[in-house]
Amino acid sequence: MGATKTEHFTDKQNDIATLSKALGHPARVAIIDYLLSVDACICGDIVNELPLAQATVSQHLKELKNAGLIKGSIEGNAICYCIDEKALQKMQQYFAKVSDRLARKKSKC
Amino acid sequence: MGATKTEHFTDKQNDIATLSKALGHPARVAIIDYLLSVDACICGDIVNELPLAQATVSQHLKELKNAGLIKGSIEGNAICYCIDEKALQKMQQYFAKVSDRLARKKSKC
DNA sequence: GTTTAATATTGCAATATTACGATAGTATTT
DNA sequence: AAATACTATCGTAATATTGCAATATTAAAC
Repeated sequence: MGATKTEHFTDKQNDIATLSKALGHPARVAIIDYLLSVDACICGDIVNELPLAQATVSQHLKELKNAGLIKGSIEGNAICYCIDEKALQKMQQYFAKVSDRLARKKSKC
Repeated sequence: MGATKTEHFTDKQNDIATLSKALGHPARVAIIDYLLSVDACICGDIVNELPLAQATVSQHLKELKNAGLIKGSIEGNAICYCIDEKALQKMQQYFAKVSDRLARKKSKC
């Protein structure tokens, strides 16, 4: 074996897992951080910001894009990446709900 | 190669990545969901809740514990698992901050 | 002390991820 | 059209993850 058994879990669980997995690498968290720090959708220079080879960064960007966390649009001979708010809102809402439920729990450990 | 280059990223980035990675599998999201749904720290029966073999569930629990998302305390001949609020609060705060920064961004795509 | 119940660990096979050099593609510039 | 700049993809090696059967561990119950 080795393949994840996604079919046994709910869509919501698979959804949160997919987004979490995409953020499960420091380089990808760093990319999100960088896209947040520049007040614009950035064309190019993400590669220069990260201590990784261009091919590796490209792969990380692809994963973030596949998970729906960022979008890229072609802008001349460069590509303009920016954060997809919807996905991050989904995460925010999930953890807000979790925190809320934790606060209501009577029996703590 | 193949090993993650954690040393090139900030502690905060590695921290969020570690927690995200731990939630990057539907079974582990399901475990968190289940621990939230029962208003108690559960001893046993997590295995029965999941469509996976006991050994596999045990492994997932170990990963959640290593990431600091859950804690387990021995309770007789069973083990009592419960959510570690601190880790989930950290995630909640991170995404709240991200959402806040997104809301302030002037230039959208 | 032996059985029983609940978890953990080990060992292994299948698959996925991470990283990078080399190369290809695409659009601008000259 | 050739050179340049930016990004994606391919190929490959190293490592990590997923899943489970089998086995170990641990503590209660008998």
